[in-house]
This record gives sequence, structure tokens and C-alpha cells, in this order.
Amino acid sequence: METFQAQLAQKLSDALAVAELPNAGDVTPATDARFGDYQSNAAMILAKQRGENPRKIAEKILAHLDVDLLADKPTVAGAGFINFTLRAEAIAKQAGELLRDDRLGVARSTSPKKIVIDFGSPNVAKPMHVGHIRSTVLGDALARIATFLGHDVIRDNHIGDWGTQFGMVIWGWKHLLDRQALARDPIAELVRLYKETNERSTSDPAVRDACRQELVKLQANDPENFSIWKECVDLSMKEFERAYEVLDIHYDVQRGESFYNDRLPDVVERLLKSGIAEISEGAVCVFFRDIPELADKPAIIRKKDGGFNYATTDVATVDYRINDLNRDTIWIVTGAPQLLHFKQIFEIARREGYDTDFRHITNGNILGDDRKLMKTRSGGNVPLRDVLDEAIERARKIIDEKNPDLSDADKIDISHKIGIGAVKYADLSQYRMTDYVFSWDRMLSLQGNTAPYLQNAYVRVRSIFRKAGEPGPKIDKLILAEPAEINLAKRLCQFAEIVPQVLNDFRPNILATYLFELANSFHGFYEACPVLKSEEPARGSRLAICELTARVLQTGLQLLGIQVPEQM
RNA sequence: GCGCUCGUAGCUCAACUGGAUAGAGCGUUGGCCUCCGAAGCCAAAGGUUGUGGGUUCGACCCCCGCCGGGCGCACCA
Repeated sequence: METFQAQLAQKLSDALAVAELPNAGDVTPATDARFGDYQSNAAMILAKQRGENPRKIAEKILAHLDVDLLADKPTVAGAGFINFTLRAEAIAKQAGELLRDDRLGVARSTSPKKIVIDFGSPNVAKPMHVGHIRSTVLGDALARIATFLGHDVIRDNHIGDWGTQFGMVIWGWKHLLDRQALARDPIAELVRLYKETNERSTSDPAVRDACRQELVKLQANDPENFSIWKECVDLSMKEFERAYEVLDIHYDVQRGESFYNDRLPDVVERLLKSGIAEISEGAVCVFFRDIPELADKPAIIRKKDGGFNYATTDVATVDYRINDLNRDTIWIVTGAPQLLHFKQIFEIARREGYDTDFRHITNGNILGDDRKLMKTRSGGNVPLRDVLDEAIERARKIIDEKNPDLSDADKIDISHKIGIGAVKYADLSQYRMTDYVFSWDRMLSLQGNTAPYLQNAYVRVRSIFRKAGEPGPKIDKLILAEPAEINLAKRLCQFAEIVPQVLNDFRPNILATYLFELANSFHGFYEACPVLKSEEPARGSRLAICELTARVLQTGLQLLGIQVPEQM
């Protein structure tokens, strides 16, 4: 089953062939409803190539364009656009088929990839904070969508569990640890150890040296230090798991930086041997002299003290993903500050001969009311846990007010879905690169492009079925008469066109915008077209449209990692 | 200094990779509940897309120059 867009593109392509014109341009949704439903710029592109009159070419194409029963006779408009207006019968037929399709018309990719998506990447011994929301939620949504489109996806959490900070954490553990505090709030205690040790080491060279020694011992697999390190990692992971549970985010593998530790010497040796790396100022570096923007920015893969750093780890990580995980595509989702770093890493991989499809997917920041990075009143990072708890609390308050008669169990479930959904959606509904201002009132509003608004549209549909006493529609043959129901059905057919587009430039906000418009269309339908009170066959047809709306809303939100309540 | 990125209605954000008269929500103003959930819908007002040039049938989008914000530029991750 093909989308209208694909079908019309095929018709256009056929017409161009018959008219002996080269294939050009495309069919896209109309920019404005008054132009119909779809438009093509083929004639204007051909006109430019051939130096001819675009409207004349459009007429010529039209003479051979047979859209069959899909649309009314196409028209030429403006500078040479070809406009298509779908026929209600065609929309009814297509929507009917969607009802029978558990993929809602979304085609599987014709070239499935083996993708590893690296997202999340929290650091051990540090609390997760608001900043983690974006890359985590974005990566999760991309993973869900890629999977739905038929790609083979591995979700990898690249935990920051190795590095120089452990020298201080271990020293602090040995000298300053408060066991009771650790039991109460492990991460807070680890942070305290790190902070206090850090302060001491800056003022006391002896402490600084001692920390360095602890790190060396850890890297030499000293049993005591290793077990302290292990305990820190385990405590942190437990904390992370709790957040992922609340967020409904799950990983296939969680390979921390430590996992690659044994491989680092080989990486450096190999790169030196192949001449990709060289020694400069005592460090082992890779230079990119032929790439202007990297020309004076070498990647250091072994420090002059002999230690490895994160560039070394990331080269090893790339190897592992390609060779051990057998991936041909690597997506890394992180904040923008790491752009330069991954440019270097990808370039090193290319020099090693890998033709893997590397994508570094970056995102903007979450800002406070002052338009600066969101911070607590005291200036620290806002803990993720606090944000999630508050989201659920605020949702609960709204529910208590709007629908006090629900059972407590229902309220708990619903406030979780609404609160967490609101936080996720606020992020995903925006273009991933823009910095956005965090606002509880906006994200939890029932009006506008928000999760609660979409969830409410879903709940209204479900409510119709509850009232009807029927679980679903009895028919799947639609009869479309009212403009509002034609409009809604048309919208439903577009789901299959939208979902694949998200991966074009990794923009879940395209899907979010679509779902918002779908909910708008549904509400328009809801106002204009009585369902239960209408006569057959309109009643059955409208129930079927409702069913399809619910499924598209639910599936679409699910692809964004957002759950829907049955009532709210 | 160099590189990347962003600048769109009073506010918060879109604009499907160059398409037609730049769209939403909030806020403001005015309408709609004897009718499936008003947690909703309809309508109005609101713009020199930071700025100055250029490319072309057509530019928020591409190119060049400024202005302003953010981030990054050799051993922290």
C-alpha cells in the first residue's frame, strides 16, 4: 500500500516519460489548502533546465498525466505548479486500507541498516541533570522510529565510567567516606567526595599526588581500588536505571568507557604503525593537515605521560561497533560541544578504511527564564530526578482539579503519563538544534502543541467508544461527506508520509507537528460531525475514523516515547 | 583570531532542505455548551524573517559583508 504522495509521484513520472521529458521535481503536500492537496514543481525545474516557458511545459505534462480515480483533473497554477486535489472516494478507500494495516501504511525501509545509536551517556559518580533529557529523549525517539521503519537497531549507553576523576573519588572514598550518607543518597555522597577531594587537592600538592597515585593503581588493576571503583559504578547504574524506568527508556547494551580500556594500547600502536598517527611534543597525535577546518587541530590519542584519553576510547569504540557489533551505521547523539571531537574521530575511522555511515546528531540547550543554561537558584545543575518528580506532581495537581472522581490508582498512572509525556514532548516538539526555554506552564498546558493536548484528543476518542459500549468499529468502509471528516481522513493518510521523513535530518519535531495538526483536525471533526448520534451508515464510518485516529495518535506518540492514558 | 551554531508576531516556537499571500500556541479582543469530555471549537488583531548586498521565474532557506547570543579550538571527558 503506497502513500498518495508516492502514487502521485509515480503518475507524474509516467507522464514525463510519455511526454519525453526527463524525470524532474517531486510531489509534495500543498503549501496551502486552496491549492489542493499535493503540488509538483516539475514543470518549473524543467523550464529552467531547458530555457522554456514553465506553464507551457506544465500544460504538456498535464496532457499526458492520468491520475485515474485518485484526484480531480490536475491544474496548472502560479508560476507553473501542477496541483492535485484528492477525491473523497480515494481518501475513503485509502483510509479503509489503513484500518486493516497494523503499520498504518508506514512502509519498511527498502534499505534496512544495521545501526548503533549511542545516546544518554551519563557520567558515573555524577547525578543526571536536565541537560541529559535532550540527548536521551531524542536518541530514544530516533531508535523507536528507526526500529519501526525496519532498521536493525542497537541502543548503546556509552557510560562515562573511566577517567581521571576516579583518582579523586577513590582518595575521597578512602579518607572522607560517610557510610550512612552513602546509604541515604549514594550519588550525592559520591559528588561530595569528589568535590571535597578536588578542593583539597588544589590547595595541597600532597593530596593531588595521592589522587594521581590512586588513579595509577586503579589502572593497574589494584584489587582495592578496583572494588571501590566497581561499587561507585554499581551505585550510579542503579540510580540511572531508576531514571530510565521512569522515562520508559531501555538499552540493548551499556558499554562504559572502561570496557574499551584493554584495547587502547593496540589502538595507538595500530595508528602509529599505519602512519595515521605521529608523535608530536611527546604525545601521539593524528593531524588532519589536508582538512582546512581541522588543519591546526590534532587529535591526541596518547598523552605525553603515556595515558590515554577519550579520543583513544572513542576510536576503540568505533572499532568495536563496526567489527564486534557488526554495524554499518553509527549515530551518536550528544550536545553540540563535541562536534569537533567527533569530526576527528570519524575522520580517523575513514583513514583506517571504514566506509561506515557516521552521523553525529547534536542538540541545543535547555534554558532557564533568563535565557541562560537552566540552573538551580544556587547555580548548580538541575537534577533530572527533581524535574521528573515535579512533572508528575504538577500533573497530579491538574488531574485532582479537573477530574477528582478518578480512583487513586488511576490518578497515579495518569499523572505519570501526562507529566513525563509533557517533559519529553516539550523537547521533541522543537527543532533539536534550537536552545529552548523550559516552562512548566507551557509544557503542561492543555492548549497548544503539548503532550497533554494530544493525550486529551486520544482520551476523547476512547471516550466515544466507552459511551458506545463497543470496543471498536464494526466496519472498515468509509463514507466521507462532511469537509471535517474528509480533512481528518486525509490527515490520517499522511502519517505514512511523515514518519520516514523524521530520519532525513533526525527531526522528531516533524512528527510532533503532524500529530498536533492531526489532533486539531480531530477536534474539528468532533465539533462538526456527531458520531454516536448520527444515522447509519455515517455512524459506522465515523466510528471507523475515530478508531483510526486513536491508533495513529497512539502509535505516533509511542514513536516519540510517550504513553497515552485511557482517560484523564 | 579561526571554526560551528542560532537570530522569525509582545512571549514561546514552526516552516517538509529553493516554491505560491511566512504559519501555530500563549497573551489580547469577540463569539460557541437543553448536543459523543468546554481539558474543546470558531473568528479578529499582531511581520521590512537581526542588518546591507548578491544569485533567479521564485530566498527565512544558497553566496559575500557586517551586528548580536551560545559553543568549541593540544594532552579533562
